[in-house]
Amino acid sequence: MEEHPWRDIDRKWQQFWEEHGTFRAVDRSDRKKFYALMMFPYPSGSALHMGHVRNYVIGDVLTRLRKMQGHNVLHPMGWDAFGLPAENAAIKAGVHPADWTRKNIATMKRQLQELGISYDWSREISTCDPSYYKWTQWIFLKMYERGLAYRKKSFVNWCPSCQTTIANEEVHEGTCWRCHSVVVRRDLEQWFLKITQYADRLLDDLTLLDKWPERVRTMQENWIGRSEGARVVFRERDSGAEMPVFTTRPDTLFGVTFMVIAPEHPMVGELVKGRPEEREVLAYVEKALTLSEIERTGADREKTGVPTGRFAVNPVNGDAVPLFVADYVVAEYGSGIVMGVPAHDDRDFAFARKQGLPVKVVIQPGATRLDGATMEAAFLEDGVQANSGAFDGLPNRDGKKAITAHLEKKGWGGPLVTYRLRDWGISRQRYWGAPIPMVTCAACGHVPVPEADLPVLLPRDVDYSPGAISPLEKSKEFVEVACPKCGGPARRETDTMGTFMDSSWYFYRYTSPREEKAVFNRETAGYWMPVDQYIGGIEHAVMHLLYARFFHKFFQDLGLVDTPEPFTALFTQGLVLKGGEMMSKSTGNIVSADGLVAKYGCDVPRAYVLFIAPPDKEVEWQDAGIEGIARWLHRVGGLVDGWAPMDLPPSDMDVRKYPFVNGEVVDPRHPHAKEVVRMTHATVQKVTMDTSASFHFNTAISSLMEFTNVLAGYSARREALPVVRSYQSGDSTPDPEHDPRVMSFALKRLILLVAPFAPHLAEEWWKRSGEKPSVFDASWPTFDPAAAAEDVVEIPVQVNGKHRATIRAARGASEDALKTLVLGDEKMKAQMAGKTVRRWVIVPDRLVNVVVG
RNA sequence: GCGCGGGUGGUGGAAUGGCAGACACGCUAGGCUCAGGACCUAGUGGGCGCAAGCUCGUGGGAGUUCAAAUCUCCCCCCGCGCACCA
Repeated sequence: MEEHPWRDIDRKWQQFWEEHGTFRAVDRSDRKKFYALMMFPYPSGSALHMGHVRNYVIGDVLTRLRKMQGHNVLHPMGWDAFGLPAENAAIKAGVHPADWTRKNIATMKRQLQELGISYDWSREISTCDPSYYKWTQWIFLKMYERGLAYRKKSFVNWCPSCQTTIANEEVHEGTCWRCHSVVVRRDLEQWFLKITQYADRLLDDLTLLDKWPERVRTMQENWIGRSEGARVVFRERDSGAEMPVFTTRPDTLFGVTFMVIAPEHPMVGELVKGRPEEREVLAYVEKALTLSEIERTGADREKTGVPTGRFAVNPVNGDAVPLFVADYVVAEYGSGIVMGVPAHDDRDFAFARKQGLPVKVVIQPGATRLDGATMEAAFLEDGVQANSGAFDGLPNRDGKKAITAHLEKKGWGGPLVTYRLRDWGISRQRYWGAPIPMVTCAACGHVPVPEADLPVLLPRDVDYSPGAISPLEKSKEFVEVACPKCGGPARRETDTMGTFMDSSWYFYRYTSPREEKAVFNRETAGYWMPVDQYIGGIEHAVMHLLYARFFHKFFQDLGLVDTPEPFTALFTQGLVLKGGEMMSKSTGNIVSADGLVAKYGCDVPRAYVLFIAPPDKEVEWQDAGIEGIARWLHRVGGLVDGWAPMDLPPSDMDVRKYPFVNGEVVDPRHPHAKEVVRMTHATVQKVTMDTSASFHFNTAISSLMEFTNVLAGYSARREALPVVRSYQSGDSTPDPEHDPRVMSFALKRLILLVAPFAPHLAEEWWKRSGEKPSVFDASWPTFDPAAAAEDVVEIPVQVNGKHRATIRAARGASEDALKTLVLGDEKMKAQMAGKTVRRWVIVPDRLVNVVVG
């Protein structure tokens, strides 16, 4: 395909910006800082599609806008370069993951540069670079030092396709978030980070994030899942073993008719050992363990379970109730043991009916009396305590407090807060990641690698095919090491860290990307952080965004940062769909950027993707509308060329009030010139509002189109009428309808307003208009709201709420004046003939409604 | 099941209590042109009408209001998230 001539303009200015360091951020400046951050991509090497373009262009618009508004902007880019796709591609194509990744980074960088995105490339970072992951390892060591990194054997999520364990946050509806395979459970020893220790802070500080979408905050809140309740210690009847439970309903404690323990619970084996129930229980446990997350969870699923033959004693009333093993109890939540109160819990009710267990009502509603034998559903609402010993008659909300207090007093339990959030499993049994900097010594146990020995380099020559053991395990040179503590023979940890470790702190590294002595430079980080505007996909609502907040709070505890939160404002952009599906390389349904860029130049597809819909909304791609943007930009180009060079007057001349003097119209003969000036102010106002106060880029572009149409109309007059451009010829009383000062004023502002959306063209037009590049060093235009307002307004007139006429009135006309105008209007005379006016509703400058009877 | 977001012309969308459909695509007619998928002008929600105009109209139904796409209630549909967490 032949290239559009504008491609030369694209390249010319891309080169100019690079050579002049136009978008290079300065670490110290008198100007206000603005940190604009895009979630950095995984360098997959696929061609950029319009979905990508949309993401990166949002940040680009913001960067250019803020720069023009006088900010010192940091807009960096880097690569989330560790991870499975590299390894899988490498295995498939026989290329080393490092080489594959490096090549993809080069490709993607070139594509981003060809799009003219305003990154400060001098700060580029890559998480697979040893100079970066050295510090990821350092963070791990600091966490270990503070007891936040620990090893634990437990049932973890295993993705059979990725051949590794994954974190809870990476399991979406029972499947792996990356490959969508059904996740299974495996009993493994793994490294965990104690994110739960930060649960309250992560929850409480969500209230500080008022510039985040409510949706994301809610998702995090639900994920953390704080719930207040009580701990109640039951005892096994025969052995006296403690069986603590967590409940949010201590008020129903007297209604316990059975107990349930999770199949994975460590006590299970002990409880049934040598008993007649042993065989059946162990068979049940085994079966439960083979079930995937997806098979096991789901509220609709029928409750199964088997009796253990054991009994638990309720501390408050001495009742001994049967203990069951059932897979609806989650081992990792609470104590893994649940008290069964069928009368007041849906799940317990279903289980009790299935097992033929008694239902004991302990909360009675006011009017009717429930009967446990006949009730058809659990009673979940508030009521009055019954069958609850000394607590009978209390409203259950008070009962809750009273019973909890009673438990505490007796030493049988007390108040307890529990979280749904679990600790973060970070071990991955794969090659392409940062090695966990730990050593295991037969004598000393787990020993951290000394800071001075970092980074623990990922060896290059390793058989990285996945299998039963971690790839690094196969590298003798890597594994065998002297114990840092005793010097004896020891083994390195062979699991690598999940890539969310890498991405939890990259935004800090941008603030001092070449810092060698520390994880980041405190001073520059203090200047740039927190991120002023973070932009990325909603899919990270509870993965990356939660982890990054956790790391930030950890940095706060290390005294490295002062602020509580890393991202002041968050914007989640919508997907660009094709055929109702997300654009993706694997399914081949993509609209690649290259073709459109070659056909139109890069500003046209860039502006189009902003024009097509508000940026937070999902949008179905369609080629059709792009012509409209191309036409518009060509029209602007035509206007600029038609009036360039606009050397009179100088751009800084205050023509704001022209053609007004003291706010009055000097010469009523030139309504068009006046309208152009008014429209200029109005457009500056509209575009400023739509881009600075919100992300309404689509309506900003619309108003720029309208402005262009008005200017084209004004410009056409010059051609249509036989007039000399008198001002230029030295005439001191220029014909206001053809005054080049008016066009100069309007067009230069149009170019400035267009600049964030069509940066290459705007830069070219700025120069042609006689100004000095870069247009991004020029100031964003200001406006005067008074000059933007029309002085004659059209006011719709309604009769009983229906639009019947329109009157023209001076802006700010009084209610009486409007009344007079309405009564004098021919249409309204006809409408009101023979009717009685019951009421006037007058909204000055907006509307008149005459209520008649 | 629970939570959130959404449903407006042939299409993308605009309007968040005050003229529904800005802006753009597409389409129709005319102009210009050797020609054009280029450019210019006009028109373009449905129905009735030569027209002026009338009337209906923002998923469906009810309500509040002088006035509702917008607020309230009920229902339907689509998308996303969470889902046995005691």
